[in-house]
Amino acid sequence: MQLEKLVAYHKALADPTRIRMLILLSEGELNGQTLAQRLSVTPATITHHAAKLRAASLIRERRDKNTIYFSLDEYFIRTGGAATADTIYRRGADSPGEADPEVLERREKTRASVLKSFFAADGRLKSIPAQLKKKLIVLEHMVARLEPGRRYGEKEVNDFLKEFHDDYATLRREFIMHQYMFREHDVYELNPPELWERWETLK
Amino acid sequence: MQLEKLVAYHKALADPTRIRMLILLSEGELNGQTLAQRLSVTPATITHHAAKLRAASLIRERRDKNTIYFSLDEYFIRTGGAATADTIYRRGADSPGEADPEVLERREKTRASVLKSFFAADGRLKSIPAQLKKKLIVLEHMVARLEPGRRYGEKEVNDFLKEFHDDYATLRREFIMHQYMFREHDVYELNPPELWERWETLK
DNA sequence: GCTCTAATTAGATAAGAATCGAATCGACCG
DNA sequence: CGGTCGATTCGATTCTTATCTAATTAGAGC
Repeated sequence: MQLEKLVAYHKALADPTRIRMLILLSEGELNGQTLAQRLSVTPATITHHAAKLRAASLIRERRDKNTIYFSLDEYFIRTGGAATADTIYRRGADSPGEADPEVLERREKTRASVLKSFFAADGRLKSIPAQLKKKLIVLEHMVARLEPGRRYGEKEVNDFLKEFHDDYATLRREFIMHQYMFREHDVYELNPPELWERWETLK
Repeated sequence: MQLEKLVAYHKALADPTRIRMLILLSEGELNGQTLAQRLSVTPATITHHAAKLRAASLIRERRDKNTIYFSLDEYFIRTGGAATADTIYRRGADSPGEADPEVLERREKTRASVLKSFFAADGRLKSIPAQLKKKLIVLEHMVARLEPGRRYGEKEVNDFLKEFHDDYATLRREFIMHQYMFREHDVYELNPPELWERWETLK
């Protein structure tokens, strides 16, 4: 259910230690011991918090020999929905004038031109973009036609997608993979925008 | 401190009852008794949650005789930073095609034209817009030049604002009032974008 | 002033969550 | 193999928080 996801997400960010952990990680990956030291807690506590952050897909882990390095999840970094990520990210790696209106304007132009080149006049998708950024623009354009909160059967989703492109199976997979929708017992539903992958906010 | 605000904000949204409360309120104002009944909790519980939501500036209250009507805080509804608001709002009052690229494009055009008409070629502000929407665009444009996380003295803030307009005192007050910055012992700091007042996401 | 209704406060309970120390696991290295 | 180091698990402790019931406050209307 959506409610639980939303709550779980906010719970993950509702603890000062975890937020500080994310802030530290925004400057680069760190292992457990280092995190423990920097945050003045024991390694056990780090494990505890890492589990919660992992459950909310906020961090990733990489193992090198005996050491586990934590880093921000790339989705999380890119997610425009969660302004938190933005805040944290900006505080770490200083981005000079990210919210600049010119940047926004340029961004919007890109968006328009991508839509224009991938969609035909009749609204159908000419092809599925290979490049991630472009693909996300295209997916988000389509997902905007779906109703938040409504539950869709598999056939409904397929029919909806067929209007855009014959390869509806690929599109459906992309929707799930990039977190625009989720499936539960063959019922599909939109995710809250917080979970959408957005390339635009950060770079 | 920023950290605490961020945590408090997420804590407020980290409870299913509170989220459901917000969803109910997105359809219109309700009094305590009604909320209690709809959520199957006692009025005392509603009071408890209302206090938390109020502390996070997520709801407002209006008193009519003996009855207190709760409603979503208009800032909250408009806040682009909190995609949550967006989610909740959309689920309640169905807005047809809000994320439509055309809407975004039009929005960006508005923004550009407001900036063009209120800022002179030398970058100074010609006048402070009276209309809320325009004022927010202008404020956000200026605030983008400040560094997140950095602490500014009062004089620093004044000097910064003087570059835009002689009436720096008004500008400073607007910054605080619209939650772009906060002050603590004469030290000013940027708020996380979540708290910024944004008109753009919803209408 | 009395009574009704809505909201709040206070106090109690119970569930949840953060943290620690100690024990354990797992992989590396000499 | 045995030691070491980093991470995890476990159990105990303490703090927080959601919820209730019962008592109290605050108005409104009679």
